[in-house]
Amino acid sequence: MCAKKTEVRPYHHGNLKEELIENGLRYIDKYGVESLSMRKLAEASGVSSAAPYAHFKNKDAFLDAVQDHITENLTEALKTAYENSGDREVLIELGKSYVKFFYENPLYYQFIFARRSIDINTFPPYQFYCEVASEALKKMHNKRLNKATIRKKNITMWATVHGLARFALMEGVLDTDNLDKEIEQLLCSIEV
Amino acid sequence: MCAKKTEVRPYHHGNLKEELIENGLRYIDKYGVESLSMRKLAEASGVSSAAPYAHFKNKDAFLDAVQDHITENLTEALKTAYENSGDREVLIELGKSYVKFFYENPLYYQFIFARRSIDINTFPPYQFYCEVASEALKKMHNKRLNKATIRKKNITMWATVHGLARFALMEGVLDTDNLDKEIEQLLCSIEV
DNA sequence: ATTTCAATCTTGACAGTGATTAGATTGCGT
DNA sequence: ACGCAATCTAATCACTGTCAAGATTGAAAT
Repeated sequence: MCAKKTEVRPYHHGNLKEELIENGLRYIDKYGVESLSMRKLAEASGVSSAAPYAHFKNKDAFLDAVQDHITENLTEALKTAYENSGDREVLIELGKSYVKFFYENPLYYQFIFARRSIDINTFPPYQFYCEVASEALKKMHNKRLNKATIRKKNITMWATVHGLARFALMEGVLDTDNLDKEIEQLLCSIEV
Repeated sequence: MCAKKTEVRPYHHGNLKEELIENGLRYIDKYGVESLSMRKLAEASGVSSAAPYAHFKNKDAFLDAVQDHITENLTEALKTAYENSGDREVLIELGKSYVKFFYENPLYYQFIFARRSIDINTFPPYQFYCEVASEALKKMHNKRLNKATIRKKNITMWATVHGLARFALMEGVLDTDNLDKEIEQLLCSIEV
């Protein structure tokens, strides 16, 4: 794992915190979180096993940092999908983007949603989705929807998308060769 | 954890395998799987730390056994919901049952779906759901649905239910005081 | 009733883990 | 140039999964 034994590192690493997080991301993406250890990450950065604890209170805090990076990337992907959605159904584009993100990094999904229950109210991807969805719904129905209805539609839509993401990770459920079309068709059947 | 230190246990426990699984279930339900250790379970049964390995190849195999018990209980709950559904929408009743099962045992959800990706084709709850759903759909549409359509509806419905189950575990998303009605309303909006 | 055997359990060990402590090193602001 | 605070190392602790060697036992076979 990028062990640079030849070149002698100075006493202070200089960029340890960020390197740990990046290596952590890579490790989780490859092998999953269950076999990740602080010691291995420290060694990979050519640093003693206690060094990471100068930057993170404990393993859990470190994993929080890694998780933050992942959710940032996901939010980024959703925003890109939003901007590129053009005149197509924006909610479906967001859904496709969400599913694809985890299909391409299945172990991220396991990692994020296996940890302590997420507080959805401060979960950026969901916040962003709700903003977009609420707007789209109002436009679509000429602003004749009350808040309760919007809330319900948002919840249902997001629940479906999230469930489809899980299905995308399983073998033999979705047609992953044509994931885009598949998600599109499946989401259309529940569209508002 | 039911430590009976007073009474001296005979050399052979007599029921170790089952007791380990039961205690494992209770432990996961209370504290989650991450802090479960084979040694603690062994001690709880008043047995040496290596004893469990006479019954399970390793910790993972043990957790497989625990997981099997949970999925059995879930399938049981779904079947009960099916039988008691009467003339109500059977799919909605199954959905409610699924969500409630995990709402009442949130750590089971974390445990089951955080482990290695489930093979859905041999996942009894999903199999049972698909049987019931396919029947219901055929009845509802006078057998004028082709297989592809049924497949898509099953997937979407199940994905939504699964996603709602996750939401039920989070605070402040669903109205958990009236979970039954909430799920009913949410599922109705996507019904076939 | 005795023998035998496979299942079960104990003891003791190993390597790997998260985490803490005390002390070494060093960059940086004053 | 000095000194402090951030960062690192070395050493250690309790705990974990797991294994090998041997002890104990119930039950089947003789």
